[in-house]
Amino acid sequence: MRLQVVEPRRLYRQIADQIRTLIGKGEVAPGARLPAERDLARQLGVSRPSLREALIALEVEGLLDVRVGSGIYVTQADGRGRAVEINGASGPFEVIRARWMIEGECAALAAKNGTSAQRRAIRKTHADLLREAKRHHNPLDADRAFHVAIAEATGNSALELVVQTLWDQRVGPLYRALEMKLEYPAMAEETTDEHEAVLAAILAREPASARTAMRRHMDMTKKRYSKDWKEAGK
Amino acid sequence: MRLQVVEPRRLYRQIADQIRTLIGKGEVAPGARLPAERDLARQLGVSRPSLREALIALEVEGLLDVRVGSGIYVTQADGRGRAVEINGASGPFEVIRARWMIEGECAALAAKNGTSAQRRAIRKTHADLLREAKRHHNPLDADRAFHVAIAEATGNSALELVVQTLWDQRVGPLYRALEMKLEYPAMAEETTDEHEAVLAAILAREPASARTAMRRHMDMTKKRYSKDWKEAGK
DNA sequence: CCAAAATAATCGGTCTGACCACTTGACCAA
DNA sequence: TTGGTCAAGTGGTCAGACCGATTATTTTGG
Repeated sequence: MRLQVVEPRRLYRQIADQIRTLIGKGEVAPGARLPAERDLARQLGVSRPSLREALIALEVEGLLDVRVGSGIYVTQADGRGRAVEINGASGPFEVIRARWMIEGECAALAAKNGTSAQRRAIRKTHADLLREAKRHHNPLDADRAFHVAIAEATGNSALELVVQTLWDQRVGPLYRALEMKLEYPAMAEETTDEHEAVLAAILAREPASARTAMRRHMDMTKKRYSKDWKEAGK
Repeated sequence: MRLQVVEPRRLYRQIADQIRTLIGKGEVAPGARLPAERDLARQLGVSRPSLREALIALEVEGLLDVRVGSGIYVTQADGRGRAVEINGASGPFEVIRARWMIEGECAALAAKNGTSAQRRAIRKTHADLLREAKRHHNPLDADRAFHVAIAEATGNSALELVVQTLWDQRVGPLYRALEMKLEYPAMAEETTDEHEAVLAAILAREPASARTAMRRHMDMTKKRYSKDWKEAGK
C-alpha cells in the first residue's frame, strides 16, 4: 500500500506556486493588475496575512510589483529574463548530466581508493541525511555533504572541488524556481533508496556497482526534475 | 532641476535589511538560531506579521531556514565552497588526474555532438595556439582557450564551467613553482603533436579516438610535470 | 538505575478583525 | 483649464488568539 506523504508545506509557498504558475502560463499578462488582496485572499480561501506572505515571496523573486494604494502588478521583464537564464548560467539538466559523468566516477574511485576513515565520514553524512529527512527538514545541506564526502574519498581534492562547484551551481534563479516546486521532504523519501545503494556499494568496496548506483541516482534526479519542469507549465 | 523620488520603504524591507546586515557582518554565525519570532518582533518594535514578512523575504533569498516548531536558523551556505581552496589548492597531479577523466569525456562528446560552428571555433583556437608557440610567446592563454572551446562543443555549459575551474586551479603556489621550472616555449613544441591529434579526432567526429588522444595529452602533461618535479629536488 | 513513554514548555503557522496611509478618480469651484 | 476637495479602494500594519509541530522534561515501567 503506497500512501501519499502528508504536506506540511507552508501555506505561503502553495499560494506563491499557484500564482507563479498563473504568471508562467501567461494567464495574467505582464503589466496586468491582480485582484485586490482581500479579493484574492477570499478567492484562494486563505487569510490576508498568508496571501501577503506569498506576494512578498513573489516580489522578492521579481515576479510581482506591489504599489502602495494602487495594486499588485505582474512584472514585465519576465519573458526576457527567463530566456537569458536558459542561455546563461548552467541549467539544471546540464549540471545533472555533468554530475552523472563525474560523480559516477567519483563513486567508483571512492569505493576503490577510499580509506576507512573516509568511508566512515561518508556513512556519517548519510546518517545526517536520513535524520534531516525524517524530521522533514530541508535536506539540501546534508545532501551536499554526502556527495562532497564521496568526492573527498577519491583522495583527489580537484574532484572534490569540481563536485562542490557543480552542486553550488544550483544557486541560480532557474534552479530555485524549479526547486520551489519540488516537495523536498517528500522527495527525500524517494532518494533514500538511491543514496543507500550508493553508500552500500562504496562501503562494500565495489567500484563498478558504486558507479552504477550513482548514475542511477542522477538519472532519477533528472527524471524528478523533468516531471516538475513540465508541471511548471514552461 | 533634478528631484529625487521619495521612497516610503516598506517595513518588511527595513527589517530584512537589518537582519541581512547582521548576517553579513557575521554577528550571527551561520547555523546559529535567531531569537523567537515574538521576541524578535518585540526587540525590533514591530508586529509579528511584519517581522514574518521580512523573514519570508530572507528565506526566499536563501539566507534563513525556518523550521516549524524549532526556530529560525541562519543558512550555512556562505563560503562553504571555499573549504577546498583554503585547505590548500588542489595539487597539479590531482588536477591532471581530474582533467584526464573529465576532458577525455569532453573530447568524446565534442566529437560526437559538436556543431560545425563549434568545431570551427576549436580549429581557430588551435591555430592561435600554434601561432603563439611559433612566436615563442607564452601559450598558456591560447592553451586554455583550446581546452575550453572543446568543452563548449559538448553543448553542456556545466562541463565548460568545470574545465575552466580546473584550469584556473593552476593559480596555486605549487603550480607556480612547478611552471617556473618549465620551459614553456620548448614545451609547446612537444605538445603540438598531442594537440593536433585531439583536434583531428574531433574534426573527424571520432569520439573514441578523441577521448584517447585527450587522455594521452594528459598523460604526457603529467609526465612532463613529474620530470620537472624531480629535477626541482623536492 | 536506566530507558521508554507521557507530559509540559516553546516555537512557528495561520486566522480574524480592525485601523491607518496612500493612490486614484470624480466632482466642484475659481 | 486649473487647482482643490473628497470619498472609495487599496496596500500597510497591528493586536490577540488558537493550532500543530518540535523539543526538553518529567514520569513511568522494567
